[in-house]
Amino acid sequence: MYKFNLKQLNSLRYVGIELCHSFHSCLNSVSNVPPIYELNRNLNGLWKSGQLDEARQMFDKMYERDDFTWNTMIAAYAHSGRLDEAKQLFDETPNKCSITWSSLISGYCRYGCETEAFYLFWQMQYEGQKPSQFTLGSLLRMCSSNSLLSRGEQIHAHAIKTQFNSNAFVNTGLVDMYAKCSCIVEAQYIFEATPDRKSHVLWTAMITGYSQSNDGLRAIKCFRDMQAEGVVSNQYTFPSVLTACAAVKARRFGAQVHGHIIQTGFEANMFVESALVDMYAKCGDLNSARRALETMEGDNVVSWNSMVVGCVRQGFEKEALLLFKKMHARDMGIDDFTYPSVLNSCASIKDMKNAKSVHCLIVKTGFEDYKLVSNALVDVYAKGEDLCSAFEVFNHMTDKDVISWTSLVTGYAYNGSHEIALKLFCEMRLVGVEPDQIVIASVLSACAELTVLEFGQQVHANFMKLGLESTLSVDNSLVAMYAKCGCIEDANEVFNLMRIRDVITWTALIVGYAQNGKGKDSLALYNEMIVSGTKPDFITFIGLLFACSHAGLVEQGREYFESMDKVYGIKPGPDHYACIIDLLGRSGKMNEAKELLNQMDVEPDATVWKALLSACRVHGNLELAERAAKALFELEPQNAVPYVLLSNIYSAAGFWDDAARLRRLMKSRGVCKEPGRSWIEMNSTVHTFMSEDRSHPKTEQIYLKIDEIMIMIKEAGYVPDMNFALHDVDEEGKELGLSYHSEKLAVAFGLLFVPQGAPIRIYKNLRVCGDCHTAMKFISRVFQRHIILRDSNCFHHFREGISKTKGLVSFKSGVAKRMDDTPQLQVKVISSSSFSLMLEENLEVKYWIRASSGVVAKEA
DNA sequence: CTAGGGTTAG
Repeated sequence: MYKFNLKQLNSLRYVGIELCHSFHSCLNSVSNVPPIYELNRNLNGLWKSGQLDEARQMFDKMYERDDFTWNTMIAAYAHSGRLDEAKQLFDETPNKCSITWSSLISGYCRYGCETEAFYLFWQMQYEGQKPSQFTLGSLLRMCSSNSLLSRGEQIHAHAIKTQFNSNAFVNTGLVDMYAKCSCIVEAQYIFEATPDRKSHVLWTAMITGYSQSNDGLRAIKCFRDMQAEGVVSNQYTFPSVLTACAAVKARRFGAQVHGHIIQTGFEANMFVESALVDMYAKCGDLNSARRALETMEGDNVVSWNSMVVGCVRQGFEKEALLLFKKMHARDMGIDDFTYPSVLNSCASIKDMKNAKSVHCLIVKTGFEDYKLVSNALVDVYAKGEDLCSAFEVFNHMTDKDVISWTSLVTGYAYNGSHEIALKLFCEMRLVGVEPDQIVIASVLSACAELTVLEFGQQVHANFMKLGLESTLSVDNSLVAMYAKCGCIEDANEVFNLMRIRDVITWTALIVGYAQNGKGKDSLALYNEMIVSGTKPDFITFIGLLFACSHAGLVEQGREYFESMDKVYGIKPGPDHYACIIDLLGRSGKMNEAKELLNQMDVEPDATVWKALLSACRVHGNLELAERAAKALFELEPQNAVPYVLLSNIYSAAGFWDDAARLRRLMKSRGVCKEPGRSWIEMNSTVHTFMSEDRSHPKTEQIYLKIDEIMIMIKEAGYVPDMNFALHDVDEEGKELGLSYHSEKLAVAFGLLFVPQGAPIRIYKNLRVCGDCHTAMKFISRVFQRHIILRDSNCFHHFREGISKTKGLVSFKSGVAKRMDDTPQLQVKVISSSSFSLMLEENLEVKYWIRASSGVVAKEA
């Protein structure tokens, strides 16, 4: 009698041919025992419904086993992660076919056992079995999820050799592997080289690849090509393309996709639902997001998480908290994504009370060791100015990643501890954590704030070496850093290379030009910005008005000031008033300045009064000067400047008694003038000088150089201005005292030790003295040097005997913060101390110096 | 009996 083999039997079943009873009896010697294919099916059903051990019992009881039986049992163990048992069974298998090998290999791949999987892959071929598309697919999946690029390339090579390289299934694996290993170009190449592109899985892998490599537009385009080629989407495709829509804020296209989802009936899928909520939320359409959330059947944590994030991003922190409370009440399995989002909303409104409650809940539910959660805790404590708690959470983390460090670094920077932020960055590098764009942007902002050019340059170099693609935030921070460090050309270069610019980019450079004495360039850039379609903001106008006041452009300044509210709806703040009052004061329009002061609809702050007082010094308006000084005595009781200025105004007007009275008042109130200090950074060491300072190891050489300088610049026409000398010494003493001002000692040091051709960069904690300013002009000409002097107000560039900067008003020495998450462009000009970190080429801290004291404080 | 693609984060 004819006997069917198993394969034939199965194909008969699959084409629907019912086997008659007589066939059964021929196939099985005992007539009431079910045929083996049925037993195999039962075996398969058992483990797939989770009854693995029952499956094994059945396997053991079977008196007859065929290849199917063995393979099914191996696959069952392999799939469930019981790899040892799978291997044991595999070894016992009498007849190993390709499927036997693939089943075991797929198990090792699924659980990331790279060595075992690849060993079996090799052994299989050694024993004469050819890997199939299944084998290659499994291996590629492992390479993809574990980012094993070179292993993946090996498989790719194997696929080419064995002519699998136009196999749609293998190519899907390759596209996914290359995409996940961030080789999007290779992924695209494989995709395009695939002849048969009817598989929706292949398309989905490509769309996801684009979407996850931050190329939302390409992902969307790919999705459209897929539609055009008539390939239908499914529950895997939609989330992917929706993520891309969210990333590029393509709400309209996203809504069209939504329509398509409803048409094809995939809206009930959890992943699709979540992606929809997320897409609407990220596009700022919270109403649609809410509607999508409400129409869902059952609770889906991911969708709720997306909704919480959406609310936070749109500035509805309170609603985010309410949503969280609802989630908690509904007991919907709050996870490690929920906590970061809700902590985020606490962070942005500094709601520390709720933050602490959430922290308690985290501890209670055992989520404190989740990295995302701890990172968010560090962030919320740092933003809430509780740096101790931030540091404590950070210290307890076992696995700190770049985000953990970033949270702490930005936290310290946010609270004004820029030096600590930089130090932490160095520590991060020391423990071997690679920076990313976000921490780089943050650190560069801190460099800008401290005007530590060398450090900033090293961070820039470090960033270039990392080979990361730049981002808008990084570029913006670079522009701001170079501009604030007086390297306006470098700032300009970064600016020119940028393909996308926003208001922060333009403003950084506008402010940069203004601070570096290029008022006209500042205004020209502003016009360019308007032409480019970018709207100015609060800070743009500070830069612009600062530029006008420095360039003496009264009319333009007035116009810009007027346009703020009228055209752009930006209400002027104290900083704007300070600039405009300075502008008016400088051109002698004291009455107008006074009028403006009285019209102000915000409370004048110290900056405004300082601008006014400075103007009074030039134009001698006693009444206004007294009013301004009095206000300053209250606002900044420890600041000596208003005392000195007012006293000088009295002297100039001949009111000697009043001048003396003020000096006495200052003394009796214990207000001291901050001593002038100048410093120069050279080879990562800071050389600090006080007036008539003799503590520097090279003192003798420096003083000899000063004598030489004085002789040479006097020959060139320099006349010492005794008004800037001390009063109680004779003429000769006065002149000598002038010669030994801290900035002159610094410039002498610079002339001696800074190589010819390199600019001499001097920093001063106070405003540069008038006589030194004149002397610098002569020195730059006589010694053919470019001197850049940064004082408490701005940068002075001396070249060929000309100073490019004349400044009177200082930016408010507070910090202007933007309300969004971009790096802050801060208008604070200086801190009175500077410092330097000694770095090796690979950015390791060697030692840490505080310039203000000149002491090496820490060795690492 | 073996295989591939998806959502939420600083």
